[in-house]
Amino acid sequence: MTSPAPTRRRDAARTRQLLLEAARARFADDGYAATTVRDIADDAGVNVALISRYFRSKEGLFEACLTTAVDEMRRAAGSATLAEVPQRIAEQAAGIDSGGIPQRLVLLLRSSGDARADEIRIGILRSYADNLATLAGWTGDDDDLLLRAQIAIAASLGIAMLRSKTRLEPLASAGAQELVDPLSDLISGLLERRA
Amino acid sequence: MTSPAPTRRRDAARTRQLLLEAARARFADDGYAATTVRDIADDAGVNVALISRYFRSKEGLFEACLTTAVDEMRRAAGSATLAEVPQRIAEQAAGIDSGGIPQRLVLLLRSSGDARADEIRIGILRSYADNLATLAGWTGDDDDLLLRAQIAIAASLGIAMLRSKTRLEPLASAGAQELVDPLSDLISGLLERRA
DNA sequence: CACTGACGTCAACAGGCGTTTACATCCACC
DNA sequence: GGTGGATGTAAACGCCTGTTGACGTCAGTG
Repeated sequence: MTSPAPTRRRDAARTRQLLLEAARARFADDGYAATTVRDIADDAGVNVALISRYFRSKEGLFEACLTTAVDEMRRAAGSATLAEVPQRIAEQAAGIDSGGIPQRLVLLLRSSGDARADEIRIGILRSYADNLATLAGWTGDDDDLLLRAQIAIAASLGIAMLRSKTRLEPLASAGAQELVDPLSDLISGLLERRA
Repeated sequence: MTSPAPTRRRDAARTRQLLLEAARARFADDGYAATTVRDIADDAGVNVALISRYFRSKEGLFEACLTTAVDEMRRAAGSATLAEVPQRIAEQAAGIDSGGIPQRLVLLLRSSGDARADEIRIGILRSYADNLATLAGWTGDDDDLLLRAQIAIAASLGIAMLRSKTRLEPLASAGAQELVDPLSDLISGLLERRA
């Protein structure tokens, strides 16, 4: 049993990961500007200076949070049929994975003022909307359908935002179970072409 | 011609108003934490110290922005039928009043960390959702319908947010005209009871 | 075992923040 | 027409921010 190093006292990769997780939570909950590097370092249980060492700057750390969140979202996306979409959105918005997934969604709406972060953000949004529009039968020449898909994405983000930032009941405490039916009606009302 | 004072060199009410408008724009665009009192004062063309004088603090100024925005929204609300709701939402989200209305919507999602501001925010959200649910036939005993109304509100806020914070086309540039049809389908899909 | 590079700590810095204080200036009223 | 309160100004304060540099300390290698 020469396991490589389950918990080394000094482990750069682990420290990086701890910082990333703490930062994602803080950025998603409080926003970029309201979050201090000392908050993040304390949450992660590491020294403040290591943020600059591993991520160059606070902005670099935010960008790293955004790109890893986007990567994970892309990986988790997979293909689906239009009928399955509401279930997916409900799961993500409800945060069936405790704490992880809705954080990524809310993070998408957080702005650091950095231009590159904005590009990352808008890139994933566009790709999600294009995907959804394609599932609804979009062939690239129907701007109205794309608009409708983007509205559906906006609705999902709005739900995630409201759930994480307010205690508006029953929305704030609704589980994926209770969200999927309304979301199905929302999506189908928005995207199913009536002949 | 002893007109009272069209433009006095010193006018507390006018200064207060200038500060409120500048602050609302900044808070909505950049968020509470990222906005500095010097930014606001410069935009308004007044001295920084006057913020403390007229609003006690930056937080007091934010709260004042929120309450006046809420007042204006309540005044503009009026009664409507369920069929008219999409048009109203489309106008607000599109910002038919250039710059004014969507600012108020986005402001609702901005957080200052102040508890009282949170209460104001959630109060107006709840009242909007209750209103919408009532229009859809809510009698107070159907939590699912209220949930659906809250989802509709969340969707509206998500659209306003995405429009003001990203350049996701065609959504970002869509006018009220182009938004009203999709919104009608969204609302009716979500709220119209199928027997 | 000594050494070297990676990893972590500490303290300080320069700048920006919100706020306050002391002081000018204006305007309405007696 | 002076006087006092209202309005605006300027500078400074103390605090907190992100970042950095110099300094310990650990772990793997020869």
